Parts: sequence; C-alpha cells; structure tokens
Amino acid sequence: MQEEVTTEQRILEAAEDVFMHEGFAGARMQQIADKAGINKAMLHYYFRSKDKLFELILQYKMRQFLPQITAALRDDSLTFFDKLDRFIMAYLGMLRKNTRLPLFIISAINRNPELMASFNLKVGREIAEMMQQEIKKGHISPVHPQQFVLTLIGMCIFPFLARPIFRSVFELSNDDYDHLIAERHLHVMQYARAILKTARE
Amino acid sequence: MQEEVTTEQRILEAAEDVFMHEGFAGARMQQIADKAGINKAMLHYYFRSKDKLFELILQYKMRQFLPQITAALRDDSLTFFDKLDRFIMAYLGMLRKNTRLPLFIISAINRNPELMASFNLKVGREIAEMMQQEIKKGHISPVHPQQFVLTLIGMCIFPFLARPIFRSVFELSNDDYDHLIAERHLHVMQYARAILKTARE
DNA sequence: GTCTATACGGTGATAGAC
DNA sequence: GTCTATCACCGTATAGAC
Repeated sequence: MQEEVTTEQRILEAAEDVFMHEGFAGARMQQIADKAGINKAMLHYYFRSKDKLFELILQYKMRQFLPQITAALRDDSLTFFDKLDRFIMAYLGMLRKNTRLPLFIISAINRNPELMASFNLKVGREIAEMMQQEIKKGHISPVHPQQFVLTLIGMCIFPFLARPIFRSVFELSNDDYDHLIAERHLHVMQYARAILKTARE
Repeated sequence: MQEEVTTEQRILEAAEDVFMHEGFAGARMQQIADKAGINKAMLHYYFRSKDKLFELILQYKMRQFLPQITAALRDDSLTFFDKLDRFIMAYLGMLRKNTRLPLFIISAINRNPELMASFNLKVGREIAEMMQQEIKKGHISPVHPQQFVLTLIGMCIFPFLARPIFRSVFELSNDDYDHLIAERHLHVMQYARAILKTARE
C-alpha cells in the first residue's frame, strides 16, 4: 500500500498522453520521459522498447472501455431496442471522455493489423447475433447485420474522427461542435430505429 | 509536349504513395527518394521541405476527388433522393479506388487543423441546404441537417477506416470484406431513405 | 532504481563539384 | 539538374557508476 505514485505508473500515464496525441510514429521517447519527470534511460529500464510501451498502452485503452460498453448488451431483462439505446448512450458517453481514442486505435490497427490478434472484440458479433434473432421473431426488418453494425458503430465514432473537418465545413466553434456531439445519441437512436423499423409497426 | 515523365512528377507520385501509406510522421524522405529513383538532395531541390511536399500531396488528393463527388449534386433535373443516390454511388466508388484516402486525410487534418483553411469543402453544406429546402417542402421528415450529413458521410467513409478491425471482429477474409464494401452503396441508400422518410409517404 | 554518458544509426536539410 | 559528401540534430537503446 504505497502512498506515492510509482515511477512505472507515471511513465504509463505520460506515454498514454503522448501516444494518444501524436500516434506511434509521431511520439518521441524524450517527450514521454519529460512528461513523466524522468530521463530516457528509465523508459527502457521499465519497458524494453518503444514498441512494447505502445502495445501496452493500446491494450490498456482497448480493455478499459470495453466492459462498460458490453454491459449494456448483457441485461436480458431489456428489449432489443432498449439494449440498443443503452449501448449507444454508453458508447457515446465513453467517447466523449476519450475523444482521441478512435483515431488512436484506428491508426494503430491500420499501421499493424496483427495487433488485433490479442483482442477479442465480440461486441460487434453480439449485436449482429441479437439482430438475427430479432429478425427471425419479426421484431425488426431484415437488415444485413454486418452492414448495420458497421453503420451503428460509425455513427458513434465518426463525429470524433471528423471533428476538425466538420467544424471547418459547417463553420462551427468548439462549443458548437461539443453541443452537436452532446446531442448525438438522440439522433443515432432515432436513425437506428428508422433503419430497423422500415415499413413496420 | 515532353515524352518522358518529369522528375518532379515522379517525386510527386512517390511522395503520394509513401505519405498515403505511412502518414506524415511515419514517412521517410529517403523512402520517397528511393521510390522516385533519385537521391534525397533532389527532393529538397524540387520541394523545399518535407512539410511543403506533404501539403502539396494533401491538396492534390483533396482536390482530385471533389469534382466527381459534387457533380452528382449539381444536376438540377434530378429529385433530391436521386441526387442523394448519385452522391452515394460516386462517393463510394471513389473511395473504393482510394481506400487509404480517408485515414490519410483525417490523420493529416487532426495533426494540423489549420490545413483545412486552404480548402473549401462546400459539399457538406450543400447537402444540408438542400435538406432544409426539402424539409420546408415536406418531402422529407425534419431531420437535423448537420447530424444527418455527419451520418451520411460516416456511413460511406467508416468502412474504409475500420477495415482491419471489422475484418477481425467478423472473421472476414479480404475478399469477404471487399464484397461487403462493394454492396455498401445499396445499404447506405436504403438507410438514408429510412432516416429521411420516417413515418411519411 | 536512478542517474550520466555515450553509442550508433537515421533524420531532414544544405553546400558545392560537375 | 544531378550528384556526393556532409551537416547538425534527434531517434532508440545500452553500459556502467552510484
């Protein structure tokens, strides 16, 4: 039960910050060392290389947000649409607290797709499987599950990727765009319903 | 009327290739020089610095695809929904020929938002304005234009950003995923219609 | 564990001969 | 225009004293 924050922890926090802002190629070990208040030698003492450190941060960030998101889908007392709403709320809420996460993860995986091997992102498959059941029951229209999941996740994530572009296109201030994002869940929920309930109910 | 390709052109093509694959921070001037069949000194002779060269490539790529896309919206003989369909077809068709473009541009603008200043991406605003007119006329339901445009563009772009992630999640081969993308326009058109025609017609 | 010092290669960029 | 040689600097990584 130590009172002070360990050096290892300070390094991890600094590395998270730098990697999230600069990406892997743009990040500098010197910058991480400075932010952690130590010298570069210590980085290599605690974490052998830049690659290892980056992989740790990536795994940490991926596993950090997954539980909150998937929890929404596991409550079997809820209807499919209620689960969907909870999922959208949880997802967008998490993203609003981690606005740089999407570009960080997408860049990392595109740079080195093998990194996906260590993750088991079943949340997408879970939604797709739920949809197939709901389609069988006739609760929703027969939408292509994978295409819909791609759309659903994209509706949540894309605003965080395209922020500077859309701010410029629509000439929005930072506050304006924050407001757009704060209301995003209402629109995503509505759009998802519209897609799934086409010519039904 | 020169018969041979100029050195400048060879450099630009090499730079485009390297920057598109590696991003700015990951790209190496040496790699560009090698690919162009010249040495590093020539790069600086033709284009003063890495920054200038990158900016040129970014501008070239942004301006290259815009005309094809916007053309779809300009044909006033078409109805709004037909324009939308053409836009989706043109956009997805262009992306299938430039699969790395989305991550390239999004990374570039997120790294340096000031770069947006040199572009006038009115296509988003044009769609939003068309929507407002259609809403007034009662042709579509009163959807928030900016939220919808964000969704529409995201539905087109996101599959190209999330390719390695979704391939892993759904355990798809490269061919499987290509097939998903080849059919994407049908689903996007259908989803857009569902959103815009909620409880109407 | 923490530091200083340093190795070694690669970086973008420039000078100057041809 | 094109090349070689070289610059000053920074990158990651390591060795060794304390």
